[in-house]
Amino acid sequence: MRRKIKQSITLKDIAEKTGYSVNTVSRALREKDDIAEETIERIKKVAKELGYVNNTIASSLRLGYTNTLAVIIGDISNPHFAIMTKEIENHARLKGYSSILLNTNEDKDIERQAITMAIHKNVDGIIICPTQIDNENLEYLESSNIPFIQIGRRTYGKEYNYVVCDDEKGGYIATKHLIENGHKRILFLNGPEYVSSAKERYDGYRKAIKEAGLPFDEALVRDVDLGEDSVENALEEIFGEDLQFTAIFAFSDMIAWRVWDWLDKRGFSIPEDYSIVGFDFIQSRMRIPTPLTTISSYKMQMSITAVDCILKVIQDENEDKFHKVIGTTLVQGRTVKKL
Amino acid sequence: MRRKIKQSITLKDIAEKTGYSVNTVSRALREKDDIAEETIERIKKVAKELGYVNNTIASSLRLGYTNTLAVIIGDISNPHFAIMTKEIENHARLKGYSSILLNTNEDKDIERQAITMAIHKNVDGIIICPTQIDNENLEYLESSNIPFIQIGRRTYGKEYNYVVCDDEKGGYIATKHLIENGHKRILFLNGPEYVSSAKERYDGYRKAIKEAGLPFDEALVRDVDLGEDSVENALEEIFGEDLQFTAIFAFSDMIAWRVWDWLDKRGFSIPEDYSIVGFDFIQSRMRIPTPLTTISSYKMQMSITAVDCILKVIQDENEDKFHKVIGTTLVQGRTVKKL
DNA sequence: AACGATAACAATAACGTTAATGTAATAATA
DNA sequence: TATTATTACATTAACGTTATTGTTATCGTT
Repeated sequence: MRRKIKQSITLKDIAEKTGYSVNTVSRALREKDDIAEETIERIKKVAKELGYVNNTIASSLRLGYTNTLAVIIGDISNPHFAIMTKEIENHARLKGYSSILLNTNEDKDIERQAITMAIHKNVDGIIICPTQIDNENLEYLESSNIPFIQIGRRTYGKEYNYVVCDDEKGGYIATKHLIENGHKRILFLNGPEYVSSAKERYDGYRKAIKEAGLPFDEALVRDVDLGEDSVENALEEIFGEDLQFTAIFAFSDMIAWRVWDWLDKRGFSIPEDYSIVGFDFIQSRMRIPTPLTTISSYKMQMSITAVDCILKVIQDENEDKFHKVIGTTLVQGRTVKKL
Repeated sequence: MRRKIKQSITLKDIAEKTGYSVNTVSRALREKDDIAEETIERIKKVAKELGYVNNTIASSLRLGYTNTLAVIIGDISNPHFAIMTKEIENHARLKGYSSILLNTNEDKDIERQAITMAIHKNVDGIIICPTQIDNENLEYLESSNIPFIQIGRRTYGKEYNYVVCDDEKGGYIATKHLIENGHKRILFLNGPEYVSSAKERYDGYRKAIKEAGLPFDEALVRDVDLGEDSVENALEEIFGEDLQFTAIFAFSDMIAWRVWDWLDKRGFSIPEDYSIVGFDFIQSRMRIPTPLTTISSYKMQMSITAVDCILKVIQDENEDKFHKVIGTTLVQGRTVKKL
């Protein structure tokens, strides 16, 4: 037996108690203007006494919207997503929206399920950090006609709405910072190429290398899967190859930490033996000792922008495209050594 | 103008297309048994062709439940909560429930708002880590008749359902570990006393001190607010007092890291100058170098248990009380030095 | 006094679904 | 053959809300 919600107090109850019609009660509680002041007060008083709460399910059915957003991300246990999700939830709540959280584990099928769930739940809008194996899921989402905006990653081809950080610049300044510290051979442990942020950071990396007049060595660029522990495998492989490098630029802080941890376990010191630069600045909310040098994406600004944009699309039937790029900046930690 | 959800395809559309009644379509899609096999297949085929998705809003209104849980926690950007939330969302989704996320920022008023929102949204159940300044909000929640379970913290007095970790044991083994390493004066940076986990860990701390025959010094026990940066203030105060101690036991890893960071900035080394033990094992999902010695609460198990319990209450009208205590264990990092 | 305008409310229908009944045709039973 | 049971549907009502339309009574205007 499934327990039904005990529907506490309805408009009908208030109507019966006050002698007004259900409609009048409804309008009174929402302070519509063809209801007498006196009546409004009387009805509100009774509503309060009875402890009436509006049933948003019924309301949503009638009105056609739910005041709910879905937040579809890779993994909430990754601080990068956690911080953004927090800001999204906070900002959305202040605007009267609640947030349904859906993790994809960076898996395309789970992402599909998540989108389906969001559609089923009739959310008014979706903020999604797509897994981006391809555009199939976003096309499916588009076909549902629910407004959505990408955060942190973007598709090319079809230019769906997005809010991203300036990944290319991030890749560029990270690499440049290492170069300025005398590093000439920089291992780039990048995310998978089909993720836009990985592609863009790669562009930035190459740009900095080229600008400095350094030779570009493709062997120094490696992809690691997100959401798997392929970092360690990649490192095993790399260190088996006797590849020369003095610094490592990692796609994310999560990866950078794993690299650091792995090197640490092999007896290497950071930054004495290798310099490391990460990306995301996930320690912004965690006062971690021995901080990582990293690229900060302004997660709060990205999140707020994403919420504002999606609400604009929802509320204004605004057909504009939102393509926002938020800046990135270098945050110096202690993991880069001057050569 | 607010954009209405474009209600795509309804049962009515399928009914018109197939010539059956809306009810028959509804029953066919749910494979009820007084519908002919043939009819079921025909209707399903058309439903698929038209891209029908069940409108859970209408369904919820009729059925009286929403297949939705609310997760009310302090701060999703704290990895401790993030990990639990992820497991909750994952497990709930597998059981057909989606999760609404609500942060309280450890603030009683925001928590009240969050509860109100959950009630408004007609969630079927609530998993909450209460701020616990007092029981007011939980009493309010109780009055709504929505099933709920506490996670990580618990009230005394009224024994509402809860899933917690064994905080007393955690406090005990943390302290004991330090004592076994030769520490005799251990600063305990605890959470606020009104939080059950803080109280219990304190009990454990005292028990270990007493058992070891060490003198108990109340001056070594300090409270810090959660969600504020009172850690640094507390440290300023403590170090102004010339209090003697060789180790610090922190209420949480987040606090422990801040302590570590603070000490680091003053030129102290860990564990050479001070040993530190934290609580929560938030690095379980993050391969952070120089790991903290900490107490692991089994977050995954707690989360799954919480979901299972709340679903039992929801689905079985089970009137049993759920009072679950999940074990804790020591995780050795590198922040404790043998004296 | 006759008329329209306005104020304040009521009645109705609708959102899309599903449970509870109702019904017609066929099959099974006495 | 008359009666009952069964099959496969259709009809109706309901969940609680809200927009639309209706209905009075009162008021002001000419």
